[in-house]
Amino acid sequence: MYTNSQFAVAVHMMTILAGNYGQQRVNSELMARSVNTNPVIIRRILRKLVKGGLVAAVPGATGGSVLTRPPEQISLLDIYRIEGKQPVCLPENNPNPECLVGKSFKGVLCSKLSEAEQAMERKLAEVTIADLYTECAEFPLF
Amino acid sequence: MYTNSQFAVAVHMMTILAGNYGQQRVNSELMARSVNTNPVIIRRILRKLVKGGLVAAVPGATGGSVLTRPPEQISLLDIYRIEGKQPVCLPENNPNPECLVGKSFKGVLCSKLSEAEQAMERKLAEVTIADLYTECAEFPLF
DNA sequence: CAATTAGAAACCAATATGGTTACTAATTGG
DNA sequence: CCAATTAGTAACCATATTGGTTTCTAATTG
Repeated sequence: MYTNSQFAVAVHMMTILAGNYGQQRVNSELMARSVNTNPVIIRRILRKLVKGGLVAAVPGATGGSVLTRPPEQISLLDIYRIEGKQPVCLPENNPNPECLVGKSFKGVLCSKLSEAEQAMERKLAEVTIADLYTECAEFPLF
Repeated sequence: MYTNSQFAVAVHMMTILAGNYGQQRVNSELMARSVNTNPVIIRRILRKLVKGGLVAAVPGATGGSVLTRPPEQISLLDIYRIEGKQPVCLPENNPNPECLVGKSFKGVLCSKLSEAEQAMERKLAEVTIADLYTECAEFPLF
């Protein structure tokens, strides 16, 4: 229950919006039912997607959300940049500079880690939410 | 202060052990000074590294820790498998199966994410703690 | 004006993390 | 055997994050 699933929920929301692109607006209540959570949880994430420029949300009756551009032009990386967590963090305490390892460790590790993260991000950039929606619709399990 | 730096600390510890491989044992107090934290924090992580087979810890006077194999044969991935966090988690609540997206979403997203994670892990596998120690020693900042 | 919706604040429970203190058990050296 | 050292461990604390809920406001529609 406390496992930082915000990125996955954001992708789920975006996939639903992809399926409705060019059609009707989708409200937070409908997305909440699909994700199986509370509409407020959805709106919390929605806000960030709006601020990030991926979604436009319209309040009021007949309101709801739509993608700001075609789902073929939105990748998992776009969402990851908004809702993703860095897989690895450096400690807040600085290592001891009097130690041969400590004095340069942070910089050395950081460069290695960013290479690894970039490799992951390149993979995320290859997948669009149009792809995701298509696959979900093609293999609906039953 | 609460940023999940355990992987980074584990790598730091392993890099220190790499610098002492074949020489003396290293105790948790020394590693704590280099990382700039408490020896108990070090020992908590040490336990997992021991259980994971990367480190041997000897109690008692003159005790301390050593690597179980040469630092050239220990990669960041080996440490990541013990102390790393999954960069992305799926939500605990299952999506609504009555929704076209919800019913197959988890499986579809999961396969895309594991490709991305594998790309990151391949990069982590390329770096050994011998590399890290060498770089730290080569560029000690001052 | 009534209904609907996003936005938002306030609060809660569960969890994770870093930190600290204090103990036990094992090992070494005198 | 005894003292010193060290890993292993438990207990506890403060802080932060997360998912969840309730409740409100503001905007929009008809």
